[in-house]
Amino acid sequence: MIRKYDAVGAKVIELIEDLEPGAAIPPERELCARFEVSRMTVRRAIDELVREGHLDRQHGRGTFVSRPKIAQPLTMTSFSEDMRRRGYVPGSRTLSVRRRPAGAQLAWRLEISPSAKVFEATRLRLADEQPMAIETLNLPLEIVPDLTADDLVNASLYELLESRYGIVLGSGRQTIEPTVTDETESELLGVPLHTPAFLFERTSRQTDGAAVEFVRSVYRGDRYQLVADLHPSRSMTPRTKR
Amino acid sequence: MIRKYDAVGAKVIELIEDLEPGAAIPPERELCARFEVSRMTVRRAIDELVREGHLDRQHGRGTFVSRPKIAQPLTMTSFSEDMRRRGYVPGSRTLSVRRRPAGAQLAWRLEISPSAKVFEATRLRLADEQPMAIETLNLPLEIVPDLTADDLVNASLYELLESRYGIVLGSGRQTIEPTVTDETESELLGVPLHTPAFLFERTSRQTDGAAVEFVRSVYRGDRYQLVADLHPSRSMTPRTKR
DNA sequence: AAGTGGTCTAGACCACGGC
DNA sequence: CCGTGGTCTAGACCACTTT
Repeated sequence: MIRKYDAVGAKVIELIEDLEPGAAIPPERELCARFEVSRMTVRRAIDELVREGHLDRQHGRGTFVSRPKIAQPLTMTSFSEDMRRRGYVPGSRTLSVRRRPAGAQLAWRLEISPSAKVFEATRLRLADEQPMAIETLNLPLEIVPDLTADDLVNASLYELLESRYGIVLGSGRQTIEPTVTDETESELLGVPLHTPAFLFERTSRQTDGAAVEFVRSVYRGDRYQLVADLHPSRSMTPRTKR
Repeated sequence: MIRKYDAVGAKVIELIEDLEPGAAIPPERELCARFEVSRMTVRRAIDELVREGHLDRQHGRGTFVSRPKIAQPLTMTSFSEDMRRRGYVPGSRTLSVRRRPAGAQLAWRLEISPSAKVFEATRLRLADEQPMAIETLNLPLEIVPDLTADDLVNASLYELLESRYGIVLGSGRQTIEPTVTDETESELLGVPLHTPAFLFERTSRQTDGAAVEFVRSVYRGDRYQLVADLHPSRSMTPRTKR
C-alpha cells in the first residue's frame, strides 16, 4: 500500500532541499491543489516532517524550513547525519574488520546462535578530522554474507543494507550509560585516561522485528553532549482509589 | 480555547486508569458516540496517547493499555514519575534550601538580572530508599515568592506551581553529559570517588516562553541508564545536484 | 481584510485479525 | 464474515499574523 501522505511527504522533502533554512514552503492549500490531495493528507505529511525536525509551523504565518537544530538526538540517525546536524564534517577510519563466532553475549543481543558467525567492524569516528567516538558494529554474517571492509568506507551502511540486501530498518532500542575511557580508548580518542564518556549500545531491527545490528559506541564526553527538547507529558495523575 | 481532542484525551486517560495494562479500550467508533465527536477527533486524541506511551494500537485488533515501558526517558517528567515508571519507589531528602542572588551563570540560565533573587533547593533523590541522584533546583524568587522548604516535602513541585502560582510548564531543554562524581557527590550518593555519572541540566519554560526553573542533577551511572526506543527518521538523502 | 495554520465534521473505503 | 484500526475526502469554521 502506497500511502498518499508518504508520497506527499517525499515531494515536500524535495521542495525543502531546494530551499534555504528559514524559507517558507507553499501554503497547505496550495500543496493540496498541486498534489491533488485533501488538506488532511497534506497536514498529515507536514505533521511528520515537523516531528522529524525538517519544518517549523507558525500559526498564522506559514511553515518554514527548519534551521539546523542542535537537539533531536534520539531519533535513529547515522553518525554522519548526526554530525552534520551538529555542524561538523563527519569522517571515519576503520580500525579492524573481522568475521567471528558471535559468542554468548552478542548472540543474546542479536538473537542468533552463539556459534553463528558475525561481521564485526571497529571504526574511529571523526568530526572535523578530530576523533569523536569509537564504534563497534556487529551484524549476523548470514544476512550480510559478502560485506567487506571496503563497503564501509564510502557508502552509508544503512543505504547499503537497503540497496544490496533489501534490509530496511524499522525500529531500535538504545541504552546510554556514563563511563570513563580506558587506556585503549583514551589513546584512540586522544584524551586523558578516565575521561568521562558516553557508552551507547544499540540494537536495530528490521520491520519484521529481526535483529540486524548491534552497535557499541564510546563517545567523548568533552566534545559530545546530548540535547533534548522536552514537552510536557500528560500527567496520568495518581488519584485516590474510589 | 478548549480543544476537543484534549478533552477526549483526558476522558480516555480516565478510562485507562480503571483498566489493567493489556486491556482493550472501547473501539474508536464507540468513543465517537460516547463523547459525541467525530472519529478524526477521537483518533487525534488516541494518537497523542500512543505517542506518550499510554496506549498501543494493533491494526485489526484494537487499542490496548500499554504495559509499563522501560524506555521513554526524554519526555518532561518529574523524578518521581520517572522512578515509578522504572519500578522504584521514589523518595527525597532535602539537603539545603536558601534564597540568594542569582549571580552571573544562573542569571543567564533563567534570563533574569544577576542581582535578582532565586529560590535554591538541593535534594538527595532516592529510589527504593537508596540514593539515586542529587538535584539542585533554582527558581526566580519573583515568581515563587512564598515557596518554602516544607512545600517540597509532600507535593510535586510542578503541581504546586500550577495550583498555587498558576504556572504551567510548556517546554524545556535538557542537556546530558557524562561526568564523574566528586568527593561530596560520592559521599552523598554512597559510591566510590570518580564513579561515572550523568549530569543533567534542564531549563523549563512557561507556555509563554518565560524561564521558570533551572535544574542541575547528578545521577549515579551504576544505577541509572537511559533507554530510548528509536524510530527511523526520513533520510533526507543527499542527491547529486541537477 | 486577507491569508495562514489549527480544529472539526460526517462521511467513505481499505487493510488486517479473528471467528 | 464482521469488527477493528488506517487512510482519505471536501468541506466548514476558528485563531493568529500581517497588511
